[in-house]
Amino acid sequence: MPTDKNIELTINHGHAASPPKAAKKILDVAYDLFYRRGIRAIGVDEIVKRAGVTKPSLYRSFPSKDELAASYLRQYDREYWERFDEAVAAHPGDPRAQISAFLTRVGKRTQRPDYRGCGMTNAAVEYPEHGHPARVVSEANKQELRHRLREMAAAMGAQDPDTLGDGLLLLIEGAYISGQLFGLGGPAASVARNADLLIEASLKK
Amino acid sequence: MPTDKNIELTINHGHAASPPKAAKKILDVAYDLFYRRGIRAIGVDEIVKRAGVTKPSLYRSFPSKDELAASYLRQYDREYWERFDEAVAAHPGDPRAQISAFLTRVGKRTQRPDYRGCGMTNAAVEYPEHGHPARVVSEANKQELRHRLREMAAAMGAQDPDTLGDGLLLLIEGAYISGQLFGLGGPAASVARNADLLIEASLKK
DNA sequence: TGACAATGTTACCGATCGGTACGTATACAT
DNA sequence: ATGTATACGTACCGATCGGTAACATTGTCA
Repeated sequence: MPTDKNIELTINHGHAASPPKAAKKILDVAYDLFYRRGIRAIGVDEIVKRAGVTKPSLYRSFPSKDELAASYLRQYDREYWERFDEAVAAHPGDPRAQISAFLTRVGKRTQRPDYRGCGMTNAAVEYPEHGHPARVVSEANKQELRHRLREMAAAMGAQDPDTLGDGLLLLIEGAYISGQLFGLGGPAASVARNADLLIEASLKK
Repeated sequence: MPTDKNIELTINHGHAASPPKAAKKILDVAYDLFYRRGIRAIGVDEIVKRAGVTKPSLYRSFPSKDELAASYLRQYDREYWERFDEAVAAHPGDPRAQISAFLTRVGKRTQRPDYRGCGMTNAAVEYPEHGHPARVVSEANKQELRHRLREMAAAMGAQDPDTLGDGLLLLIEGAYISGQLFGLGGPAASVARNADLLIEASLKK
C-alpha cells in the first residue's frame, strides 16, 4: 500500500496544537455508524450531523464517502491486528496457545449484545465489486489473516498446514457471521472449542 | 410462518392461463440482482427496467421493496433446503455421509467464479435491524440450519452434538463468506475436508 | 498590523431513492 | 353492447443521495 493520502497520515502536520479535530471526529463517528449499521445504510449527512460538523469539512478531509469508508476500515485493520498480536504476544513460541487465546477472545466478542460482526467481512459483503476502495482494504486484511493462520498451523506441526490454517479461518469467519446472526448463545460461542478439536485432529501423530 | 400474503401463493389463482406474469418476472430479476449485487445496492427502478415492466406493477404485487427482498429470500430458502435435502436423500440413514455430501457441494459452489456467498447471510449483514422483513427470513433459515446440524451431529454419535453441530455451522458460514472474499482457491475449498476432520475428532471413541 | 493558509458555514446541485395518483387496455360475463 | 374486474403504463411526488461553489472565521506567521 504505497500511496496513502488519507487523514491518518496528515492529522497533525507540523504545528504543535493546530487541530484538524473535525477530521478525527468525522472518522470516529463514521467508524461507529458504519460498523453498527453498515456503510451503505449511512449517509454522509448523518455522519456530519452526529459529528457536529458540516459536509464540506468531510470532503476536505476525505475525497469521497467510499474513501471515508476505506479509512474506517484501515482504522479497523489496525485495531484488528492489535488484538491479534496481543494474543500472540501472550504466548511466545506457542502458536497453538496463541490461536487458542485469539479464538477465546473472538468467541467472547461475538457474545456481546451489540456485536455486529467483523467490519472487514461486512464491508466485503456490502461491496462485491472488485476494486472498490472499501473492498480492497477488506480483501487485504483477509489475505493477511489467511497467511498468518497458515504459518501458525505450520509452526504448530500440522500434517497439512494449509488445510488447518484454512479450517481455522473458516471457523473464525463463521464466528463473525453467526455472532451477529444468532446473538448470545449462538454457535460462535463454541469457536474456540471447535478450533481446538480441529487442531488436535490435524497435528502429526 | 402462518401468514404469507406474497406472490408465491397467489401466482395462479383460478384462471388456468391468465396469471400476472409481471410478478414472476419481477421476482426473477430481483432474485438475480439482489443476490449478485446486494439488496441495498439495487433500486426498484433498475429491477422494473430489467424486468421490462413498470413500477406500479411491482407495487401491485409486492407491498414494498423490503417485502420484495423478503420474497426473494423465501425463494432462496426453498432452493436452499432443496439442495440440502438432496444431499440428505442421497445417503439415507447415514448422517455423516449426508453432511459430507452437502459440504462437498457447498465447497464446489463457493469455487464458482460468480459465487456471491449465501443470500441469507448477506441479507442479514445488510440489514442488522431486528424485525426487518428480510432479516426475519434470514434468521429463520439459519435457526433451521442450526437445528438440523445439531440433530445430525447427535445422530452420527457425537460426544457433544451441540458443539459439533455448531462447529459445522461455523465452517459452513465461513465457507459462504470466504467463498466470495477469496474466490477460486480460497479457504472455502477445504470446507468438506475440515468438516470431516472435525467430525472424526468429535465422535465417541 | 497585515497577509496567508487552514478550517468552518450557508446554500445549493443533479441524480436517484422508494412509492403513488390516475388514466388506459384487455378479457370475460351478462 | 356494456358493465366489471383485473393488469399495465404515464407521469409524478417529496425525501434523500453524494458532492460542491462561494463565503466567513480562525490562528499563525512576518
